[in-house]
Amino acid sequence: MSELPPGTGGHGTSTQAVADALRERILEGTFPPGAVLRQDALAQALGVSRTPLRTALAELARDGLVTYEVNRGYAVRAFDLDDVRAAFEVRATLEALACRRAAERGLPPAALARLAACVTRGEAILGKGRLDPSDLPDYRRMNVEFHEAIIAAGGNPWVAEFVGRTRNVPLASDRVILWEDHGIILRSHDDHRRILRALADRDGHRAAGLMWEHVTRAGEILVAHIAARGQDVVPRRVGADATKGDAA
Amino acid sequence: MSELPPGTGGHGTSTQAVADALRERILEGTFPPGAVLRQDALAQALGVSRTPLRTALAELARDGLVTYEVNRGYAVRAFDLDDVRAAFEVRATLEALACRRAAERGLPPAALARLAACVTRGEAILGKGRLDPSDLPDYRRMNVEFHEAIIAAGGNPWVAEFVGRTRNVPLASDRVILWEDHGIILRSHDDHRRILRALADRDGHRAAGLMWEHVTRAGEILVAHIAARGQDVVPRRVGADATKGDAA
DNA sequence: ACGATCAATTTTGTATCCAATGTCTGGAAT
DNA sequence: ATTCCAGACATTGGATACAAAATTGATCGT
Repeated sequence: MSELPPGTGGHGTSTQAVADALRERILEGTFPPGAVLRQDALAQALGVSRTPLRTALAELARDGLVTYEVNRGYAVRAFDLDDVRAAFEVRATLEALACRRAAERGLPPAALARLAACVTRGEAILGKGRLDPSDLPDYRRMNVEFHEAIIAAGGNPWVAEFVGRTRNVPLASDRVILWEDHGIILRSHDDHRRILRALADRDGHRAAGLMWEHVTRAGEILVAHIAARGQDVVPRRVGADATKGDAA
Repeated sequence: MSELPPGTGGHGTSTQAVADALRERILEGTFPPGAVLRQDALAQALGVSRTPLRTALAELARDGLVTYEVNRGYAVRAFDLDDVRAAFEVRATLEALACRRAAERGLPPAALARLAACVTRGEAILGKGRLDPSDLPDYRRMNVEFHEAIIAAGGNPWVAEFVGRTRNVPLASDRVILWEDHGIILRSHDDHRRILRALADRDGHRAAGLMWEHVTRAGEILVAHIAARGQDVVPRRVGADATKGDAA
């Protein structure tokens, strides 16, 4: 079916393009959980040979998006609500850690300015009193940037990598809309504001606590949302923006 | 140079065997940090084709043990002391989390018995008043089992995986000997004893605190050890046991 | 009729081969 | 003498072809 877009990824190597395309499709839900990935068929569908496909599959297997059994091939991994809960637990813990460390070392002015800009951007979007659907991609970008900037400021590369991995869980992906209730999103944005202040004050304890609560609550809401819709619901894709792959 | 042992890995597929062999050699220090890994030469040395080697290299790259640049190949990643410090920081945080959760849910009797057995084994080894070098592999196995059992009891698969990853950092690997001072090891074992008690008492706060301190201190000692010997020191390999790969 | 065994087909894993890209060396021009 | 460019070499990335393993189906036996 769907061919591989011509200049996909732009990473130069087609292995990366294939990996990105597959990641996309899995996160998007095109490949349902448990689906076996036939190498020959997939390679033909993507317009490449089996060699890069195989490498890409190995990469996704390491990412935990697909499972692998020798001589039995690859299959899309199925995630359940417990996996999502666990992912958010780890994420809350690690982001809180990053927050604490960032606050303790003190953020460079440039980083503070970046965070402040994020908050301002969010204010502009939310100021309308309602979150316009067309603003949603922008808001999500801002949100991701805010979190990534803090993680980067935390200075622990492992945190960045592991948090990035938890974002690759299909159901827990950032691309899921859960911001329908304006009250929730307002509170979330207020969290950002307070986190920024705690960081500026170099109050590690407070910053960590706020971030932990912030992420934990987001997870709770997401889990409730998924549970309400039924287990087999697949997240809808929203924007056309690609995830930034490796967190800086 | 060194051929691939005949039935290596036993995983059936030679890709896994190659991956394990390379991982081993990198952690062992045979391939110094920064060394470029020529595919053709390596494949010939290991007695396999370039195809499985490339797959294995891709896997190691996702593991973070080697770096990769398109059209420029793979190279052994260089870790510095900051990486080790960061790894232990994450590990302490995550293992503390696992400890808290394990204590809160309450461990099944079987798990408690396993942990108690570990403590008893340690007592037997340490009872001699000195750590016999011949007992060291046993002690290390016990230590690994103790930590892994708790992580498993924590019930968060992500924690298990991420902690396992931090163990793949060459300098921070478990295989490094740092238990030369008997006082240190005695204290470490006492930590185990107290952690077990806190778990049995379902005191999550205490268990987490103990574990955090336990791991953090181990990291400090290791870092000091490495720093004292100079940056370019490569960890010596100790036993002949393979790391258990994926943590349960 | 049900089960087991065997064979054929499908699918994965590996090796070899070709193309594309990066690097290095040598020379020429400034 | 130094720097820049060009061509050859080496190394990586991808594709095709081949072998081994597994799953499926059918057939034979009980």
